[in-house]
This record gives sequence, C-alpha cells and structure tokens, in this order.
Amino acid sequence: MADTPQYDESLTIALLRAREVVTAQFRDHVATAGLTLPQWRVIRALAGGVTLDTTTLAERCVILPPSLSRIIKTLSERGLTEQVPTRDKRQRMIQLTDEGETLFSSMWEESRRRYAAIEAAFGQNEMHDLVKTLNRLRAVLEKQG
Amino acid sequence: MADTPQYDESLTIALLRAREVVTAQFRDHVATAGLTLPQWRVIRALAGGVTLDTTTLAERCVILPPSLSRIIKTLSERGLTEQVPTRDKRQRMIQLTDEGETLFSSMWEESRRRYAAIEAAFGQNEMHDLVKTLNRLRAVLEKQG
DNA sequence: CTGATTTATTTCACATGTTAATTAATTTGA
DNA sequence: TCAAATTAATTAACATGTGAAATAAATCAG
Repeated sequence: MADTPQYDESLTIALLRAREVVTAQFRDHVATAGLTLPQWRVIRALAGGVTLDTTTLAERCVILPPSLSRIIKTLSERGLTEQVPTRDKRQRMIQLTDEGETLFSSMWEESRRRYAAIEAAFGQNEMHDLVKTLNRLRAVLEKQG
Repeated sequence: MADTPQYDESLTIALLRAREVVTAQFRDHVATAGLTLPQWRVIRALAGGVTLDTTTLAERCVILPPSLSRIIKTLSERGLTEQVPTRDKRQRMIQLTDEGETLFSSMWEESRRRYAAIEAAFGQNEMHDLVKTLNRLRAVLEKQG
C-alpha cells in the first residue's frame, strides 16, 4: 500500500471526534434528568412556547424523521410534549407541556454554563469562527449534492 | 423566554450538520459494496496489511467497543476480516483477509476522489485548517474533562 | 367531482450509539 | 503460589441512525 490513508488527518474522523468530545460535555448533565442528547435537542428547540411541525423540528434538531417519531412518542408519554390540532391533518404540531417548560428551565442555566466553559477553554472568537466554517462547509457541500 | 438559545449558531448543531453532509458524500459509494460507513472506516484502518487489537481499532475508527464487536463479527462472517492468534488471549488482533484487501483496493480510488472533490469545493487550505481546528478543540476539551 | 399524484408522518428492519454488567485472561501482591 | 485486582473484549438492553415501505390526508389533472 504505497498510498496509505492519513487517517488522523481525515475530515470525517476529525468531525466524529469533535462531536464526541463536545457532546460529552453535556451528556451527563442531561442524563441527570433522564434525558438523552437528542431528546434534549428537541426540548431545547421547543422551549419558550415554540410550536413546530415534525419536519421542521427534525431539521432543526438534526434528527431523522423516524428517530424523531420515536423521540416524540417517548417525550409525550413522559408528559413533556403534546400535540396541538392542525387544519392539515397530515401534520403534527408539537409543543412543550408546562411540565416540559419547567424541566427545560431547570436545566437551561447549567447547559449554558457548560457551553460557556467550552467557549472559555477554546476561545470565543475561535469558536465563533469554527461554527461559521462548519456552516460554510455545509453550504458548499449541499450545493454540490 | 428572554434568553432563547440561538440554535443555528450552536457548535453542537453545526458539528452534527457538518458530519451529516460530509458523510453523505461517501455513504452511497460504500453502500454499493454493501458496507456501512462504520464498516468502511474499519476496513480503511486495516488496509495495507495492518493488524490491530480491538481497542486501538475502536479508537482509530471512533467506534465504541460494543459497536466494534458487532461490526467485526459482521465483517468476519462476510470473509473480509480475520483474527490472528496472540500471546495475550484476552486481546483480539484483527486484520483484513485477501478478500478484504481486494475490496478495499476496489473502493479506495473512488473514495479518495470524493474526498478530493470536497477539498476542491471547500478549499484545500481551509480544509486543512478546519481539521487542525477540530483537533485542537478535541485536545482542549479532553484536557478539561 | 374523482382517480392519480404528491406530501407528512409513521412503521419496519437492521446497524450503530451508549451505559452497565459479564466473561475470560492476565497481573499483582501477600 | 493463589486469591484479589486489573484489563480486554463481549453481551445485554435500550435509544438513535438509516433506507425503504406503508399509511393517511391533501392536492392535482382531467
């Protein structure tokens, strides 16, 4: 193999590892509330009285529709989310219950604190640039298929 | 909610989306060989006669040990990997079979081509910087726990 | 107005992610 | 030397990722 892949320098691997360490900063916190990270992303996206249909919610939380269906079911059975009636009966509009909002409120400060700790360790400007770069990467690749 | 999270600017979301679009560039290709992306990472890590124990392989492929166990089982049943005997009988040293190496060879060129296409679209220097930045992020957060 | 098409969501089947527990082999230390 | 502790890997159980198929409701074409 004359041209062995330079594995550690691969973008794919770097993204996986970065995701791994960043999510690790939050996982144990959300776990104390009996939540997984995808469940927390859903709650966070709905916090503050936001009502969203499944498709938009999936897009914002970066969760595929089949996964979101299951997550909504779980959260709903826990009394954290509820469905609101719509004209178009194919759609499901989802929002937090009062209990869901309360849970979010009890967790948001610590979550924000941990996010700030990452910013402090990595550098606020560097982090802002990184997010911008990642979003540009996405835009570029989505344009090309 | 006076302080609603700025969801689109979140590092977590940006990382998830970036991973999504980058892996999308490769998924259909590896699928033509009946492989998933994690399976392909394992094959790629072993390509060129490399022999690795499960722990090292998991670390390099960014796959948790339980997942890797299943993946090795699948690849082994397909005749793509094999186990080599070791002194320490707790360890499992894994390598590609000839068939595995052949499959890798048949896929590597196209894989590299797609990686190059990403570089071309995004910019080679920018991509190199991005990987460096992601690795620095990881280093910083691992230091802090 | 009605059958065909499109759209939103769910269900299915299987692979991986995740944590905890288990198994088996090695190492340690009295 | 042997019981205790450690290490490597797997298994178990449940949640999510993924693509394809199914379901159900809305829209469209004639």
